[in-house]
Amino acid sequence: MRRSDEVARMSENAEAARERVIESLEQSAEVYGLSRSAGRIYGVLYFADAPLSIPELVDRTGYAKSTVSNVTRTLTRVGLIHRRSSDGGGRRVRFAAEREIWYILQDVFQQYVQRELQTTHRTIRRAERGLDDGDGVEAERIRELRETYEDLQEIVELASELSAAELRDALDSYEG
Amino acid sequence: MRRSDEVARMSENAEAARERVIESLEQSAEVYGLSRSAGRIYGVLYFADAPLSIPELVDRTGYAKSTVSNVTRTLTRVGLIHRRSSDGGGRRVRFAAEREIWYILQDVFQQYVQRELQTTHRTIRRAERGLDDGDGVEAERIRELRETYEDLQEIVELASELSAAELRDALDSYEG
DNA sequence: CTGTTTGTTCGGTTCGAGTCGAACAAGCGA
DNA sequence: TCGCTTGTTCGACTCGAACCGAACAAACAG
Repeated sequence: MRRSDEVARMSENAEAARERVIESLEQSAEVYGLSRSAGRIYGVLYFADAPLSIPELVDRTGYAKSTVSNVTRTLTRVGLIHRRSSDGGGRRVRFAAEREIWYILQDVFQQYVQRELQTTHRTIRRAERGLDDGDGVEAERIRELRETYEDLQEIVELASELSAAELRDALDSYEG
Repeated sequence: MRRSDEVARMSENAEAARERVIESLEQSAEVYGLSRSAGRIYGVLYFADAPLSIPELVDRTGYAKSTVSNVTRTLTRVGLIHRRSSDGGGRRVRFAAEREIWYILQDVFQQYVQRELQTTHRTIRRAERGLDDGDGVEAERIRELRETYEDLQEIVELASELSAAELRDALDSYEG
């Protein structure tokens, strides 16, 4: 029994639709390097009418309190949810989902892909500098690889500065 | 002892550079959802002067024969390496690395991200159709999500038709 | 036909991520 | 002050992916 009785007011259809979408989000989460629990928790927050506390998330997801605590931390770090430092001032924390997914996906990209591209590029350059003149074949191979990574890096960098609409526009209007 | 004596002719610098780059590829592989062994095997093939057979890969990577067999299969399926069906006609198979990484990354994108986007989009649309008129809040949330996914899908679709240079160009020339 | 080499498949092991429950810390209200 | 609730941290467990070795299949050489 995953959902709490608080949300039982909604229609059967809405309930089913919501559950299906949340299951999709669970699966999407895995693609972006997050856990399934992260997908579900984000999904529950995405549909919630108001920010939710950890006990409420425990109630609505069925996960253990510790799991919810850890997952909300990583989701907050990534920026997919926000801590609404509770108005009452008390210890109770509430979380709300970020709905502008595009900017978050950009951030995830920055943190995962771009960071990876950067470190790889650095490593390749260092390796390249350590070569002698006689190392013809290796030098050529490594140079090719470096240039590819420089292209990739520039593409990601440029793309991360645009909104989804702008990016779509840029691609759409290119050469036609 | 990872490298075979066959390649001992190269200089210490080239050897070290090569090893560092291959380690980078190992790490990159994880980002793209592949195993570390896949990264190393691709790296060895990337630097190889000629296509290599499975025993040769076993020799140069230190992995078990079965591991090399499985990894080469998935790398072939993804398109990162090619089977050079041996000229001798015999059973011996040789593998060569695809060096145009860009097109392969596009394919990986197609297979991982775009496929995921498609199924999620389908699920969301199905959920949306199952809603009644009274399901106001859910309908709105799901609509937003669907539109975001449609944007993402179109972006990926457009980007997958361009080469790295074209993509870089398109982004670079947009609005300035 | 027999032995050898190459490649695949299968069962088992290892290792790390995800999850849980319990213990602990920190605040609030009686 | 003493409970009660909330949130975090820790050790243990589970499960799946990666990897290995052995057994098997297939092809060629002699």
